[in-house]
Amino acid sequence: MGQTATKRGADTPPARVKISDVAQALGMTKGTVSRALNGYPDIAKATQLRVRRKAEAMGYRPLAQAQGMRTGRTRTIGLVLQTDRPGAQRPFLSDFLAGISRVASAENWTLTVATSPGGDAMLSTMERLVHERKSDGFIIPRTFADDARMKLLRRLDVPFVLFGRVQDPQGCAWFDILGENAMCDAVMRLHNHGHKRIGFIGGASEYNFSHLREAGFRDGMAKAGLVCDESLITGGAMLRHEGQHATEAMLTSGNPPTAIVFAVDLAALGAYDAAKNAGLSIGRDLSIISYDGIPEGTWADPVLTSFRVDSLTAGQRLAGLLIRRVRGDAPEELRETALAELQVGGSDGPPALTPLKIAECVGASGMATNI
Amino acid sequence: MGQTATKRGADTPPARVKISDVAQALGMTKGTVSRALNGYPDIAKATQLRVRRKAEAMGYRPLAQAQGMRTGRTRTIGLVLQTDRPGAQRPFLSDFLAGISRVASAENWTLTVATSPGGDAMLSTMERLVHERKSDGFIIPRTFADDARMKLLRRLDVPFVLFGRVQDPQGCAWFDILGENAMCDAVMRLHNHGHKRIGFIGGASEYNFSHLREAGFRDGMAKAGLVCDESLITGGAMLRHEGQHATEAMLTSGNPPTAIVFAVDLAALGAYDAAKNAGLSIGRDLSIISYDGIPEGTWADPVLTSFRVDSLTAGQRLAGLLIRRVRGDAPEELRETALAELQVGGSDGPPALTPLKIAECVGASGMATNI
DNA sequence: ATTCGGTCCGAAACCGGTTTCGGCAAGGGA
DNA sequence: TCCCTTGCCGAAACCGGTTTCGGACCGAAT
Repeated sequence: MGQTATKRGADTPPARVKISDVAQALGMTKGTVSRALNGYPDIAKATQLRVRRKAEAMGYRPLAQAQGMRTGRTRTIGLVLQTDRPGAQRPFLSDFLAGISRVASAENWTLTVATSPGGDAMLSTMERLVHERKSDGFIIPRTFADDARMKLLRRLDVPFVLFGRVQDPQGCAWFDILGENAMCDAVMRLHNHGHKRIGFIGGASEYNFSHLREAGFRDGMAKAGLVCDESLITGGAMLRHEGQHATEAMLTSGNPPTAIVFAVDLAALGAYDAAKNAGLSIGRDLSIISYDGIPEGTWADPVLTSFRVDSLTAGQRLAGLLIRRVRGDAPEELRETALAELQVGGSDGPPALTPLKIAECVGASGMATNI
Repeated sequence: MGQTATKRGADTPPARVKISDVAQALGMTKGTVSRALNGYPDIAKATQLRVRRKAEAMGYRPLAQAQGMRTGRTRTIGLVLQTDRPGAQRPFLSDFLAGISRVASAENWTLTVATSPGGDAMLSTMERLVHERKSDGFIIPRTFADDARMKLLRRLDVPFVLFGRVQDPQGCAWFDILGENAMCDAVMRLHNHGHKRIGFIGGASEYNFSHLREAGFRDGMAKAGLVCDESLITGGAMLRHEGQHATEAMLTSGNPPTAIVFAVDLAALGAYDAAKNAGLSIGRDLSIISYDGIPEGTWADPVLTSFRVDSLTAGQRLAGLLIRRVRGDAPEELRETALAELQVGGSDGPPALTPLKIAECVGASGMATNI
């Protein structure tokens, strides 16, 4: 009875098996075992197989930090969350983390999370993580059109994957959901309902997705053969009250739309407040389609029609891409996209009123008019 | 000019300064520097100071993974999130992580996050993390009355801190918010409003907080000099529809309460649905006070009166406690609590109806009655 | 028979710290 | 004066892996 494990008292921790144990069991040196496991070409095929089997059988798992001493890498994904922007990834965070950590642990990687306010503080946080080797590469969520994090990592030559695209994509790997397609589909859907006068309320312009979604909206209008009234295209609405104000501005413009496409759910919920104040009913008098699929939308009355992003698979794909990136794949090969999925609610439908009627209604409600 | 740093091409990364560099600059060996920095008693006070200063000046920061080789610890907090329970820590997660990571980075620690479904999968995830030395200790969120994670870590002799208490607190460090006090205060507040018949809808019994909050409710009733009608005390409501059903059951019981205290906001929101179906107005016909302070409560109409837990400081305190625990402090010394803060909304007020009137109202609404 | 080039593996250095051990010098007591 | 502490630090082993270097062994060509 070869006592492979050291004596196990009542509840001694399982005594880690190290590479020298495997080597000894096979009658060779740890160097050879290491090279075999890492697929070096100067190890005979037969030996490699023998080593792999034995290591597997003995339950050998290399210690990431020990490997890291030599290699500099520890199989760790870094994620720095920005905490000073309210309502950012809040509702999806849990799913997102679950997605990342699922594929990470499948590949024997782990996830280290840090948080930071934006700006330079975030950059120095990231620098600290790479400097202390607590992260082999980063997932960058919520990309800005011109993203300082990306520039930093590019300069430091640290691998990264963007969640979202950027203006200058050179040397970048990314995963993104095609929000522009969703916006386009939203317009088509409203057009099929019979709407002709459709507005757009977009997100903050520093985010790259804002430009893409607006472009998608314009594309949809063109495809539907509708004209874009520039006064019905605004942006900068990320929060509920911002959405409300933007909606009110559009309603009191004298020639209001019968439907509005929102780039962000949170802003779309503000339209409910605006509609309530104006005495309009969402889904009949004013149609709304939005994007994100936050849970609050499901609880709104009527339920918000929205394009849902799947944060869990987003996390999974991003983690997979980053791991491949760290292993050396070219960034150009690591670009994936997915589509948002329409969740039909009750916030859109055929127009019950003409723009003129809506304007009257708004005026009657006592809401200040802009004419 | 002593070229301390290696030549820096256009953008060579800053070239980490290691302990041997410091030693060389001081004309001593790295062993001495190490002992000086770690406060060994066999180093002269003057030397220790000199070393500290030099290390600081040179910007030396030890590499956690290298230290870990010898010490087994890498200054890493582990956090495993359960993903199969919907609506668990969802809205607070971001703040919670921010709190943890804030004090972690202040102490030069980092946070590794993993996710897992519950049960054995979670336990083996945690075991893997300690086995691979990716975590020196854990923060255990959402404690169960009888918590398997706690038992595992206790057995493995791995440090941990509970967010919440447990039935058998032996050898446990924890931070918790006194939900029982909040429940008691809620009853007192309703009593001051003039309510006499008050119900309680609690959480799932596997969570430890459920028992505490129910006890707090009973305590409040006793302090207010009110009698507890056992038929008005139920539990198991963690989600919106569960809260709705529990509320409906109470309303159709024949002798309904004029106010209900909820242990969980999500469940309390279900009472809005139930009230709507029963033709009752929340805040007048039926008063509600709850606990958690989720953002959805703020958007409900009327705004939900709730005791808000501050997840950010919870995260901070937990991280602080865990670090002290890993450093060797006794668990009995590491027990802190805080109070939830009442956020007054419009969901509670003086009773407008008697229980009888409410019963009539419910009957008239066509809601199935239980008598 | 020698030389030569490949194949395959052992030996040892190395990564950046920590910790043990032992020795030198100063100080104190006999 | 000598010995024995005590204080302080250098030297080297050690943690668990990776990687470089060189040598043994083999078959084939000269």
